Amino acid sequence: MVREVPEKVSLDGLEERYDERWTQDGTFAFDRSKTREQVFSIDTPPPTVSGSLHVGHVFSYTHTDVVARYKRMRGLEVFYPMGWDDNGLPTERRVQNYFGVRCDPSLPYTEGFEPPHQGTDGKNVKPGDQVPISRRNFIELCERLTADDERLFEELWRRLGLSVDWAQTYQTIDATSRATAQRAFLRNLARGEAYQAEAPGLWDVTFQTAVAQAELEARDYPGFFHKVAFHRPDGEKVYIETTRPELIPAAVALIAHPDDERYRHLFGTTVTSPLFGIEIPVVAHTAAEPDKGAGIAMCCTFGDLTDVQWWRELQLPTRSVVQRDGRITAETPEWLADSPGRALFEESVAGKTTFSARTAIVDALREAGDLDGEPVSTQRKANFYEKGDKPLEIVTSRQWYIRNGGRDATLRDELLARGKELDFHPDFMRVRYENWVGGLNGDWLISRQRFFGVAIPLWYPVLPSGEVDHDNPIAPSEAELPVDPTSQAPAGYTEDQRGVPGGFVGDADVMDTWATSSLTPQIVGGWERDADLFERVFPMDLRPQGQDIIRTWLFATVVRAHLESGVLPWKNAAISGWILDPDRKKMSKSKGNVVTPMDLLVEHGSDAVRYWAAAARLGTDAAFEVGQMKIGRRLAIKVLNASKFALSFGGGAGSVIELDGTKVTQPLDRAMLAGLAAVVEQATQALETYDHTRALEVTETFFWTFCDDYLELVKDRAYGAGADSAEVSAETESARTALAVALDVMLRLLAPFIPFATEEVWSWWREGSVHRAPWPDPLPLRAVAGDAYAGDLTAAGHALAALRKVKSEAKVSMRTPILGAELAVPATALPGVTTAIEDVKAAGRVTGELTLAEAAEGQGDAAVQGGIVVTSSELGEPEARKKG
RNA sequence: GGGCGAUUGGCGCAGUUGGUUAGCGCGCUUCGUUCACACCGAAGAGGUCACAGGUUCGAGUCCUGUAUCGCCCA
Repeated sequence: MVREVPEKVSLDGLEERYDERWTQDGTFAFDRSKTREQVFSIDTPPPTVSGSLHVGHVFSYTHTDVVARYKRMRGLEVFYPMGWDDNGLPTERRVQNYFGVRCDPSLPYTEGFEPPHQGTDGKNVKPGDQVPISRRNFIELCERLTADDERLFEELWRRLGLSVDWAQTYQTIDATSRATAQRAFLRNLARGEAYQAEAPGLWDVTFQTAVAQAELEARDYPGFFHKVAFHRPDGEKVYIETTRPELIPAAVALIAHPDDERYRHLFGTTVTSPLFGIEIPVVAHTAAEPDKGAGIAMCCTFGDLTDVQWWRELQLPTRSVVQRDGRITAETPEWLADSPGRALFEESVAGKTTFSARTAIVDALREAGDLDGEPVSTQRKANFYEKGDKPLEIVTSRQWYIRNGGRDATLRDELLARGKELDFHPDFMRVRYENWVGGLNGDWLISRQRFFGVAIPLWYPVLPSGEVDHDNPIAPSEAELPVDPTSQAPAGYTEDQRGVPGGFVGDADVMDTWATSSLTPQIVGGWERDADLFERVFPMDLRPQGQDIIRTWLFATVVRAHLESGVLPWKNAAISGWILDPDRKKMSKSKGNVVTPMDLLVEHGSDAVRYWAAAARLGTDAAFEVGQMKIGRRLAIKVLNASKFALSFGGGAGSVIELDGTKVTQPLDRAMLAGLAAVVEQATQALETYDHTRALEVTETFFWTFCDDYLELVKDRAYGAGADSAEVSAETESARTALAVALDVMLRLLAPFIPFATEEVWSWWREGSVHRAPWPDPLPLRAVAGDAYAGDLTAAGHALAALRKVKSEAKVSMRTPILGAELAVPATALPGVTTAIEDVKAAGRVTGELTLAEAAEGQGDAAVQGGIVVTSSELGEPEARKKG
């Protein structure tokens, strides 16, 4: 039954209208009565709320939504939640500036705290003016602030048409997430997978926190090679080249490659350091690079990660001089007590930044004659925290770690096996996982010396001596979670015992944000909170994400699920590519080439933007192409117009359309449906293998051919020339039914890609939402098509094109009648053109005879109208223009 | 330095296990049109598939090497 076909169709306003309707009807609400086999669960990436969404988000989230809508139409109950990542540094900074506060975990919680500011117009509040507050208060303010961001984000996602169940949302800092992260940590601890160690680690002096391997970024950093002499007992000089001469007081060995002939005679001997006269051994290690610098290196504690490796493997002593603030220690180290360089150290080095210390030491070296030549500038690679702008130092501290295979071959092999078990889309993305896991050089450091985040849920006893007993941490019971050890006392203690002998201290650190977000499947799935839900959705079906966080988010999630449940967290990982600007550069804020997504959706329409996104394959970088969006918009409008047309033949609103295949009797109509059946098969197969691009392409191509050829061919027959609505011929009925059947199928095929236009058309004549309609089945189409050959429609289309060409070349209107014509048709196309001859004549406005002959060998060009050639034709008078 | 991906008409992309004259869209040229669609329709021009070798009856497709670009890891 056709209810309503608008006089003038439009895409405008569809986004708001259908978002509202879908919400009202609960179209995407998750039905938790379904069993695991009936559910398709998606572990959505939670966007960082303190950042802003950009075009890349729109791009990749569309890929996921296409899958969600497809799976839903396949009859699966889709579990598609949305999360907000508000845990971590970006939010911490925003809260500081917005409210004018600063987190001090040593402070107690203040009930009903009101911050000094409510937004500071983007101006930073000076650290001195920030009001220090407890971590719990700080987290509360974060939750207050991010609520606004979440509203904006949700608005954008709704406009884009993400078929998320908005009743299922989470925040990575909410109580559930905190409890989940802490529970998982306590389980790791109980099983021995989490441990603490006092060890040298990468340290960001700006943020004052330890940094994990996964957060590193190697960047070029300018420096100078200094050629510095160490001294053998006989006075011979051994030159090394270093970019960090300020670490000479921390030197513990000189190291060369065991095969290096130049230094072989030195192994086993000692040298003394310049200026400080500390005696150190010369030893061999394969990590020394003979062709780098002098080929012999100074090992200090610690200049870089190779130093750490040497120190560990060669059991070298520890002589650290760099402190957590990035300055050289102010106290004179004991090994320099009797050093000739003691005065130099105390006067010019102690307490200085590494930069000033370097200047002082270089001057002294030059004066002492131990600097050969002048420093030579160089670009070296240095490790940076991805959010920092100073090279990382290596300092020794007590930190918590979770085992991830970085120091344990058995676990590494298990995790590599998990990688093989996971279906990556595209498959080659697996190597990124394998390279990363294979290249790990330590366990996962999860302690962060930050304030805003999920607390490490532990306390430590304070011994009668006043020392903290880190070896016997006090853990909360799982029922108490989430806890904040800096503002809550452990069971059996009271708050006044904090920090006093016989009492306790809380661990002041928080966990790495990945330690929480690696648990998103558990957080959304109700792990240990809602067992009924958990067993219906976990392990999940799909993790969509970007290629840049395979080493972090994807890997960490695999680690957690493996350790906790002994399973892979999901079956499939769909990896989206980057968005590049038209100059093939990665779009980024700093380059100023970012387009605001909301503006984009408003300007082009959501279906258009989705089309652009869906036209790019997974794992492939895509250009930001406005042209591509215009094509999408054109498709969406065409869907509206063609649908309106196809539904108009029966008489428009109020007419009844039966999707009764037995009424499709004409060969051309059945040929069209045969072609459509093949399209359904191809699109289905493509979507099953996460190839949404191909599904879109085959569907779109068919749709345009449908409009340009089929619709034109059957137009007259569908109108039912001459017959009134009461007596409709079988031929007319066949065309009308075929049009409706095809429309019904094509709308469903296109629904995942352009959900708004398809839903609009669906509303004109079908019941419910197209997004809950079953995915098309090729079998009934095949049954209707019978033995019809899809190529017959192609052949008829080519014949029509040949007739159009005559008019086009004569530069006359397409409505010009052809009084008579003769076509030479290749033998393969002859049956198709013959059966459809009446439709061809009508569409081509052939008023007289249209005779067909078999084309001779070599006649015609297959690339032009399928090889059909008009051998003779006579054009009539162009139809007179209607008088206006 | 190692790894992964890319290189096809001016631009953006397809090209499935090697099989005839390499497709699509945008743009371009010419023409048409108000009875689905000007956010339109029709017809047309435009490519030695980055380069060099090799395998094969046959290579855009497979192998080797080179170049350029992007990303990841040292």
